[in-house]
Amino acid sequence: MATLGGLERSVMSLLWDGGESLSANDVRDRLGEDLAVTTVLTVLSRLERKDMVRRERSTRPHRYTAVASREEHTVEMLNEVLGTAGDREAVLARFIGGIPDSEAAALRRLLQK
Amino acid sequence: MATLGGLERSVMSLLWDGGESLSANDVRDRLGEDLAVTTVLTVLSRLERKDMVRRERSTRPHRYTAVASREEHTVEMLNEVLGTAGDREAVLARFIGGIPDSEAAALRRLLQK
DNA sequence: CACCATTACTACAGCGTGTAGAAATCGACG
DNA sequence: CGTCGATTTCTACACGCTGTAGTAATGGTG
Repeated sequence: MATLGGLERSVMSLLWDGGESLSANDVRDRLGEDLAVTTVLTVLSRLERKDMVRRERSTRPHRYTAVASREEHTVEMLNEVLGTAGDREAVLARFIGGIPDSEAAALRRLLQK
Repeated sequence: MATLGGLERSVMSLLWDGGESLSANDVRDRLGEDLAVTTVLTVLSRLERKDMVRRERSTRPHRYTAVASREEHTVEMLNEVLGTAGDREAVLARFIGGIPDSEAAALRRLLQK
């Protein structure tokens, strides 16, 4: 269900890559785009509502962190997509048919264990 | 790119499951929801614009077919999601860590060959 | 308590989707 | 060939989501 808009996605990227918690001002500064802080705050609130972001309210500039890592989130998306799949195995078969050999090898390794 | 709304998705489901081409009236009849044909036509046109549906214009009730099978489409979605992943292999690792054993086995088989 | 930084609330435009009426079109039948 | 009914196109509008920000409230610090 978590369809993000462009700005929302940019903000999530910062939180994911930055590693740690950021204030609204931090976020605004790191986005190159010269936005009002209120804009960033709005976006952060919406991301909080979508459970993508957790907010530390006890500090004065509130600090925001991503609820899940980028990889965790991506896996969630994958599962969401697969949930609509009908025949999961058919999809996976087709999927691995199209991935580069290096990744196929990596998968084989991961599955062997 | 292909984010579908609820009705759009229902229509695609019909086209996918029905197997063959349907007219707008066919679609309207199969949706339980008592919609105007024009509504269905609008949705079909939008799906055509999104390249989800092909339309046979030469017959009088135009006939509509899904451009890709449900599985093909799902694979496209998967790749789209993976495209935003950052570290694809990390995501895949996490992903296969969470799938049921039966599917893991199936994957192993598929990768072996 | 007053002031500045921060946050909350409110607003609005633009776009996608669901929904459908009115107008145009097309083929068949007389 | 003209008419009529079915089909398609065009136009419209409401609603929700996103980007964007102003204004009002709030909270700590001197």
